[in-house]
Amino acid sequence: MEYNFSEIEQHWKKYWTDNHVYKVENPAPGQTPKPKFYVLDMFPYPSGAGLHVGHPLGYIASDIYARYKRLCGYNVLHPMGFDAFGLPAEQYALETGQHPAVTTEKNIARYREQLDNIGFSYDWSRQVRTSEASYYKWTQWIFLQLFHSWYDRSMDKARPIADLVKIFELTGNAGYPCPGDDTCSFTAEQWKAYSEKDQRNILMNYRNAYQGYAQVWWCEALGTVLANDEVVNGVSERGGHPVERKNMRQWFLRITEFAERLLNSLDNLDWSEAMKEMQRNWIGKSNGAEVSFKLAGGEGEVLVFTTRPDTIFGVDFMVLAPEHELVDSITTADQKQKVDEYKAYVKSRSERERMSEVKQVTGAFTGAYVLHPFTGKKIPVWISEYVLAGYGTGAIMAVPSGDDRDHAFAKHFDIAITNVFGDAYTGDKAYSSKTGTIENSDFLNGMPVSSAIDAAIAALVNAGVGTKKVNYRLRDAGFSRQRYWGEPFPIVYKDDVPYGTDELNDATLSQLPVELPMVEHYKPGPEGQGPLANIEDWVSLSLGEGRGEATRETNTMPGYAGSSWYFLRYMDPHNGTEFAGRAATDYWQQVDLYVGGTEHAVGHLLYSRMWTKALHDLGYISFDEPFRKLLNQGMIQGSSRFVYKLMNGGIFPGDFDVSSLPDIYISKDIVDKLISREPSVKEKVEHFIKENGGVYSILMDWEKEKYDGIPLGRSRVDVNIVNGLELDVNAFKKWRAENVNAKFLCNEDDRFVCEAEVEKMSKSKYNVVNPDDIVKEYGADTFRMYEMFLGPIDMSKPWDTKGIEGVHRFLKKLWRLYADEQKGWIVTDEAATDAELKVLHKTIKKISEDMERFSFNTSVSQFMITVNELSSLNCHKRAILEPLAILICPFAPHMAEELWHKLGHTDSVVKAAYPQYEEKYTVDNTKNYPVAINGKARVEMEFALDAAQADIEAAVLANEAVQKWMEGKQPKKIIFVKGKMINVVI
RNA sequence: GCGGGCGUGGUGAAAUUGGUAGACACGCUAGACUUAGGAUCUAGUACUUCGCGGUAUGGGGGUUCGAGUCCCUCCGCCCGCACCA
Repeated sequence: MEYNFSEIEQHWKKYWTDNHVYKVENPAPGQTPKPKFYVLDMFPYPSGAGLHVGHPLGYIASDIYARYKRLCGYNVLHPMGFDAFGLPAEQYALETGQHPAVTTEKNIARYREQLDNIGFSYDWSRQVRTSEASYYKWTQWIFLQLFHSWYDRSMDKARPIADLVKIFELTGNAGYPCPGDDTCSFTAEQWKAYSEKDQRNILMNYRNAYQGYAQVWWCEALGTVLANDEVVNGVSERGGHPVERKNMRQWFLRITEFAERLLNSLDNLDWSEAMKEMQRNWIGKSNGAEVSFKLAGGEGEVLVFTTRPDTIFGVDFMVLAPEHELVDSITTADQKQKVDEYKAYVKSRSERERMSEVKQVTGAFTGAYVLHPFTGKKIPVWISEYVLAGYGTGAIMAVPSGDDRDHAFAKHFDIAITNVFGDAYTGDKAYSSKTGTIENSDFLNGMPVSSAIDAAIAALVNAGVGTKKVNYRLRDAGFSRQRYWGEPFPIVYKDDVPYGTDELNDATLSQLPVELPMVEHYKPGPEGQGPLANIEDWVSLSLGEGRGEATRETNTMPGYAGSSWYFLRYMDPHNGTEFAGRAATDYWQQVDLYVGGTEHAVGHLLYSRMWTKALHDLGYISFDEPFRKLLNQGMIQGSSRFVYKLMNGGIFPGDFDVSSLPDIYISKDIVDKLISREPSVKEKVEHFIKENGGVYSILMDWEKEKYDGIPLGRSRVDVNIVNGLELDVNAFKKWRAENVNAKFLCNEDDRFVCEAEVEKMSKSKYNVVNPDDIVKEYGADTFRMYEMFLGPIDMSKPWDTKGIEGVHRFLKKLWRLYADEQKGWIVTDEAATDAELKVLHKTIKKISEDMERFSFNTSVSQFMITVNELSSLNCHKRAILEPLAILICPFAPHMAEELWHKLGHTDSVVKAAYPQYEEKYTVDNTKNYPVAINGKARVEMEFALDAAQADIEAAVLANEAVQKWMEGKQPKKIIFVKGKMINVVI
């Protein structure tokens, strides 16, 4: 009875599906529920390329953990779905005319097939797809909740906009500053006197989902707005057309109002420090002051934000962002040309360029001056691209003695530097440390930085020219896309004022979802609008008798809309009246374990945190953080293979017909010897070339050539036709038509060796390994265990198919504990010995511990050790092998199920109970102590664990080997750590 | 430039709390069984040395009876980013 994995896996796959083994039930009303556990994977975007072996890494880890928790008695929610809206499907549609719904469906089917091959325990009846109307209905509904709410800073929570209207009617907006317009101020009477349109314009500046203006990349030639990704080197990726910045009305989520809360509640999350740090940096809280500098000889002021108000006496110039609104009005006539030229130059530069050329100092002088608030000194105003319009006030006070970039700028443009740090500033480098005292600064002289900051702010406030200010890097999230394949907004415009469809009081029009209409083509609408703008009879609607006309919003929502709340839908996926029933969300609560890559560190993970907080504040769910524990899996990199080929170019007389020469490939190990100029190899190569009709003289002069003078080329070869490093020569000949007549110079063992290099796994690098192929050859159980065995789950590591043999051998060896090739089933009911029980219970202990710390690679090692030990004990006893089958189930579910049924059970092993270890079998009575002399381990001595220290010390000193190392000296000290080691210090 | 992470055999790695560095595998080398081996089994495999031993966790320094692990410093690699005032 052999381990026939493909038969076993086919059989149980069908059994699990037919019997709905992985179906998860919500507790019935009134029922005392089992404890719950929610294990979630970041759902994939179903791309056309399908899965490669790197994708399932996290899915396998989460599946193992979910199965483990299930065996431990939890009701485990472990769902999967698809993030199905997105740009690639639309681009594909533009090229081929196929509807994104069709290609998406096709891709999902392919993904599903691949996932099913690996034996995941997903409850597919809970599958969600973000592009389905029954799902995006609720994405639209949540958008409306954000639209109809605002952030109450005093209560620190989102509240319905109706509450705000009541406040305005009673007291105006005093005490409720407007986040979208800080100059906005009105009384209750004024509010009531405003027109509906004016009122709604004011409310828009409070809403959590609001309209504003933002710059987008506009491509005139394509007639469309482009994503950052689609702009490469300042031109469009498609077609290479010029692009420019264009201001457009857009939807935003007011995530900045949640900034402080998003920052603070990170402390309570079980996420890696790296992940939390990334979010903290993205939110980017900084404390400082806003300072106003009056323009010299004119009206107006320049407002700056600074974290170092203590250095205010060191200000030597001001810098505005080139896009700053004041630039045009303050620039003097004689500087206008230079400023305009500089602005044009900045406009031509992409974000990437501006980032990668940090060291380059550029800028222009506006000709304008401001006055120092304390000294009245005239300070010149410059513009430069290193100041960003989007951060702070878009202007800085430059202190070259204390800031590196300001210092470089001053040196470059020859601006005199005021030193406010005394001897700490040397003149050739800014002193940016926050230690030391402030000098040359009037009333701040001699103060350490922190008190100088407070004193400076106090003085600024006192003089009425500054305020203490907290600034965040975080910007509101753009929520509009001028695209087709996304959720339509449940928004209509009346008289250019946006209304939620639920405000229309119309049985039909108020109904969600606003379905994505079919379109004939995916070309953009007029003036940068999305394709939906082309469908006139969809866009315009009549509101009925006497209520006029309206038009629909033609933007769609961005990719992260659907993924911001999908974890809630899994809890109650078929609910037709709510996004998820309260009973369901109260039961399942937060995701207990969320597994996914770090690429979502600041996008998806921040947005879904905000949505969860908003839904919580508005009373829809009872928790305000979505993901309690986050586990980031590392990337599986590709291991590319390269072959060396003799190049036939450039060395021949002009009339030589190069195409008559054979294609000669040379094994990597021979190439190495060639490069190190081994004479025997030179002969061998020349001989081979001659024999195959080549011209060997090309190698004759190598003594004069450098390494790169050897005419060798390196080209990629598909990793799937290489076994380890050995090229399958016949497969290579078939791989590409031009390879048919290739000649191979192999090594002494008649092997052709390739070179390997670790790179990102991608089609263009020919290093993609498809999980289907691995599963076919070794089985899903081997594949699952091997992915875990590769290393710690959170580390990046290269894929190497060769190593899978070891894990496959292990599973076969495990199988042989239960079944013999000749004798068949060999499990006996004999009582287990103490030695066997010890192996079992130590294994249970180790695996359980590893599981809790997600150390799956060491679990696999432990299983290997266990099987090795049981094999040498010749153990075929049910008392040992039955619990072992349960232990292995999370890792190798198919084999576990087969063994479980062969052991006589009729129900699935999934429903078994996880074995518990007994302490008495896991503790040893004695310990082989390493005995060290001066910290160097010299001998091993065995002692009972409960032996008295004095007895042990005496025995150690009496030991012959110890005495030899002590060389007759007296011990100064003996360190004894119970259960660990003994160290004799002499 | 800023932020985060990582450096251990030929390779993937282990060492969970400062306590025998290299578990478990891959690969490699022998051997057994076999018609055969991409099956199975046995032994060996960090470097160095005939051996006793010595040397090794990117380099240098420190704390400690004891450091892969803690501290300082330098070097290298990877990832993220919005030059963040």
